[in-house]
Amino acid sequence: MSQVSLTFPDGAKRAVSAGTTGLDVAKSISPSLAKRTVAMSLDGKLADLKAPIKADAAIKFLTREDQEALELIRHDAAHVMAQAVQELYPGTQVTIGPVIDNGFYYDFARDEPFTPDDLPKIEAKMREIIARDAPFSCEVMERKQAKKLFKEKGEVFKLELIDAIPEGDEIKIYSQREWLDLCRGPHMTSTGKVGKGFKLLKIAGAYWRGDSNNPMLQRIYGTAWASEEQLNAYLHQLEEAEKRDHRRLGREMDLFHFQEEAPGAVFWHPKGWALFRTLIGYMRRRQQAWGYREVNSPDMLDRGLWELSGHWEKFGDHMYVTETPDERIYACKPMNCPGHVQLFKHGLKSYRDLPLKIAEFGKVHRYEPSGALHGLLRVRHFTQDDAHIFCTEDQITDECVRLNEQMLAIYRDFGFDNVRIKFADRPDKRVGADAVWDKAEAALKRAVEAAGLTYEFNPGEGAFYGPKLEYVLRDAIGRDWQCGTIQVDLNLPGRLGAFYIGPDGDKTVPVMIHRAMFGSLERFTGILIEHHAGHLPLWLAPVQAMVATIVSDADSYANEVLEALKAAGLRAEVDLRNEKINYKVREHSLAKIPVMLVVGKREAEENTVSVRRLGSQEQQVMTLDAAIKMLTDEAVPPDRHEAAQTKAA
RNA sequence: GCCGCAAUAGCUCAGUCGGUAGAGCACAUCAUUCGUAAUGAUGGGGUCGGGGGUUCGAAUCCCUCUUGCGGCACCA
Repeated sequence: MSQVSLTFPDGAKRAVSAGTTGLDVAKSISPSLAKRTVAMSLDGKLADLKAPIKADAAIKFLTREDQEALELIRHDAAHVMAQAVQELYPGTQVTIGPVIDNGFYYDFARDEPFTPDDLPKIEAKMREIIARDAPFSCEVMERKQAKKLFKEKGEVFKLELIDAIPEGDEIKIYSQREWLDLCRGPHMTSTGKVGKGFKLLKIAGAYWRGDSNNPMLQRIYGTAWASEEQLNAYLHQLEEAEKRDHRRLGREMDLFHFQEEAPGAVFWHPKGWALFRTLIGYMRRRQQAWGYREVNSPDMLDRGLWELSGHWEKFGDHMYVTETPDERIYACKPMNCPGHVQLFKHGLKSYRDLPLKIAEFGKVHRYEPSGALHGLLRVRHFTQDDAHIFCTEDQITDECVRLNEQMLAIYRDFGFDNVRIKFADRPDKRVGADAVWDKAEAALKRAVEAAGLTYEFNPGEGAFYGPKLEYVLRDAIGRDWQCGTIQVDLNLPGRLGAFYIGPDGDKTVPVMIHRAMFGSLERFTGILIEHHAGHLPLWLAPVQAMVATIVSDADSYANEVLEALKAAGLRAEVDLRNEKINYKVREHSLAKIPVMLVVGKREAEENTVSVRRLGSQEQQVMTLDAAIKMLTDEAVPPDRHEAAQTKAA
């Protein structure tokens, strides 16, 4: 029999005959190792401990405490849950049950809906199955036999899954004693290894195979960890995440609200709008420095223009359309591009005008599906920091490289250092010839490569008129948010009849680069709130300082302090209410105001303020002048800061 | 849009079996002038999301619409 060579993590090598199982190898080393081991990895790939080893490999035995075993714990938990559901609710069909971040889910087909009350029952049954400690075993089956098996069980979804397995691939059935499932594996040695660190979290609907034309299944989500401590830590983390939910903070900080009459539309309160305006002001200065000219285009345009651009056909159902006495049909702009093309077309343009950059804080209107709405993160009426660069094909690379640098610089200014980039190419539904797409994709790819970026590929996710780069920000608690995009468009300018006069006197269709950095300002505001958990840096905070009195004798001094702060350009308010200082501190802390300047008799006499920072109990008494200097320095927006440094140098 | 859940005072929530609505905070008034996360008293505040139905009687049961929440699908 042929031999295979195994390399252990410590570098030791050992030859065993081909077909030996991991379990045999572990046993031959020590029975206690065999007992502890729940699975193995071969060349970094997880495998069943009882799987025969067929080739040379680096082998590692895994205990359930190993980081790599976590996905096995979760996958096994999914199987245990499926068995529990089928034991409790006969007639329920199983479909798929994969591992996801922090847990697992399983999709079931059952006429009667699961209710939240069912979750504890299912959990109890899972604990029972785990206590049975049934060994997992794997059997490779003939396709016919496997289909017969599931057909007899009435599992029609599984039949479809078997049909989807490519010819030549093994069809594996895993069983945990009486219960079995079609599964790629691997699994741990027995159900007991799942342990106690799991919990079922929620019930949700999900389409079979992720397609909305298919029937809807019932999905049960769970989380699973190696220990109960880890589970509790995760549940605690979920609670903490809930505390930074921008919808909750928006109320607590008095930033905005929503109401029934305007679903998906924001009512910005003065403080929220101050934050919004700070973002616009910042971006406006940046764009000016980068050579954009700011414009404003109509909110409603004749339907014909949207037909010409292709938006009507693709997104007509998601557009707000008017009814007017003149019987023409206008649509609220769902994007700014066609308007910007009109601006480009107005007056003859020369190749000498290129690249021509126009920017707009344009409010767009999209009838998003009702189920998609989510606080500020997904609304129907939002403001884009939209800009279009009209240029020649030769200029695409340079422009995109520059845009990329600007994009990353902006995210850094807001505290996002972890930014990933995705390259999205042609979607199925699109306009334009393939040759044009080839050119656009190649140009954008050249730009990414020229910028030296690492990026992921996001196939088929481009816009209907061109490929795009998507910028994904990772926030303070590890969640990802897609914000900016750069899109290379060789289609719309031609469709909308834009041209410039080239050096040879010919009319030439320009390239249009679409770009947004915040993306949606509403959404970006929401992300900022969550990223900072409401503790916004001073330059962004809507109210930067609250002057609070201890006694009414300090009122007039407090007003002087307020005026001095305002004169220095700080956003400040004063709290003269007849309340205890404890009460005021508590209230303004809950409202996440970054700085409190507390004044009593002593401060009034000495011309000082007692500075208290949000989240700290320390008090720093300093002269009013020193406090103003400190705060104004700190409140300088990053771009101004940069400008001041450049000037000094 | 689809599946499920929910909607009671500005906020957070209680309300049993169907018998006519309650708390804390907030707000107003009064007292209190206080040194860094809730001072006390008094008072006002409700079409129980909208509409329809069952019933002698509906916050409560049924239907329907709206909005929100958790997912799925969608995202120019």
